Amino acid sequence: MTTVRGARARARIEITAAIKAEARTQLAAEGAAKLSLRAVARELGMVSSALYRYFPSRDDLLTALIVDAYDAVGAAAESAARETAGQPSLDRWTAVCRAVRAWAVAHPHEYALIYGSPVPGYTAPQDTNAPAARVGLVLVGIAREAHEGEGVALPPLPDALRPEAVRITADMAPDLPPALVVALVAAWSQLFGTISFEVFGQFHRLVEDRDAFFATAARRLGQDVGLLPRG
Amino acid sequence: MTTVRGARARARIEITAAIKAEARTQLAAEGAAKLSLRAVARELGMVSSALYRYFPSRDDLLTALIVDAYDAVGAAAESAARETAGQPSLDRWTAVCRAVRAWAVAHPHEYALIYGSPVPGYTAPQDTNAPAARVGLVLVGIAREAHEGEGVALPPLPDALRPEAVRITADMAPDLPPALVVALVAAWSQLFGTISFEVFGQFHRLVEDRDAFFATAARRLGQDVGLLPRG
DNA sequence: CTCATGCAAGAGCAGTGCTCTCGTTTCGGG
DNA sequence: CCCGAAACGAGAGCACTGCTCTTGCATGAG
Repeated sequence: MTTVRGARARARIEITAAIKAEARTQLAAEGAAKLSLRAVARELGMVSSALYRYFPSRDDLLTALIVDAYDAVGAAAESAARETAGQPSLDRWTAVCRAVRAWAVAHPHEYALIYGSPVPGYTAPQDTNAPAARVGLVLVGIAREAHEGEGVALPPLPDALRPEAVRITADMAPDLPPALVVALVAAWSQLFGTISFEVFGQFHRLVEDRDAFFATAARRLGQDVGLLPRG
Repeated sequence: MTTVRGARARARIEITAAIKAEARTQLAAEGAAKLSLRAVARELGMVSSALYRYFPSRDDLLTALIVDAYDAVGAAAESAARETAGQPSLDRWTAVCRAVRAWAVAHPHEYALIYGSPVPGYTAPQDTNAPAARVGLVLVGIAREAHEGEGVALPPLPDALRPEAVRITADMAPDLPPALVVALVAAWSQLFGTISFEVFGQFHRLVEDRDAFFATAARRLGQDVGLLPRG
């Protein structure tokens, strides 16, 4: 526990927060590639070298933004799960998917930062691992609830995939059947495929009513996992 | 048709090709963000300003690489479709998916260029539209063959999505049922979700046997479209 | 053969990430 | 309370980047 020892320490966390805030502003406005340390410092009325007292490099600043972005989308997913407690699992699943998509559409550059191409020569520090897992954990939770309650329609698991499925299951959710866990991981990645295509412009001039399109796509993904309609 | 009028014109297309080749080398080595016009020129033994005679800007060079990447992955998909002609549609579907994934894994930075986060302030020129559609067209072709031959198990189409589905179908494949086309677009985006998660490192320490995992994921996507197993 | 055009070279501008030094301010242990 | 250590802001500077402009040379078309 690092307590705030004095005015200096307080100033440090305030300035750190201000730097992140300004960086996030520039990120939202121009994207990660155009995020400039010097511009952030300029906007904050300090000189660029002073900023290195708070973030050792531009990549470290970006990493901080990545962690925050993972936390934000994770919080959105958890909030959607909380608000739909008690509803049928398939409805909860689609609600969480829609919450993630809504966050992505509202924060395209932050979304690109975490689910787009890795920016700085692909160095994913350990700090990002836990926040990155939050959305996945929410989906696992919904599947678990369905499995323990209404039941799930387990998709077939090919023999070639069984060893891998057992391994993933042991790592991730030992209380769930491997077939379910594998379907979950696949649906998880596929969910972000549809969101990425929308955010990155691949649906341009092809899909117009994206709310409706995404809603049925997400629901179908939930059924792929084994969640039952008309719970 | 611009014929090669002389030694000068020939030199021009040769140098243009050399620039693209060197740029692709740097792209594969370091990624799009680190691709430097000056470094390309340096490696080619010319001065940086000379390079602007061939590409008006760095973005134009990137656009050329994007078009080439779309063409390469499209060619891989078409080749897989050609080699599996006559086989059951679901097998052809998975073969095409695996070909696309294999290309992506072999060329991660080029993949990131076209299916990762779009570069800042960059709006895809018209030149990229046609090449970008090639993979999709291959998948449409397989679905069409199944629809006209073995038949497809049409997924249900919610009323809320029907107008949009009809619109997309008119634009894309007027001879196919809207429910099939919508499922196709969804599966198309979801396919690239799984590939992106693998290429961008989201499966790190989670999925190990990626061949097996992807094979069943791709097959399940094919079934979502309505392709029938044991054709 | 002549002359407009294509081209390479170089200098230069504005911007970047990052390092180093140099005074100054703050804080904590003796 | 006080003094040394640590943290800090400012500035200069390095090695880059994309891009523009001018200059002089070689090529190829009329």
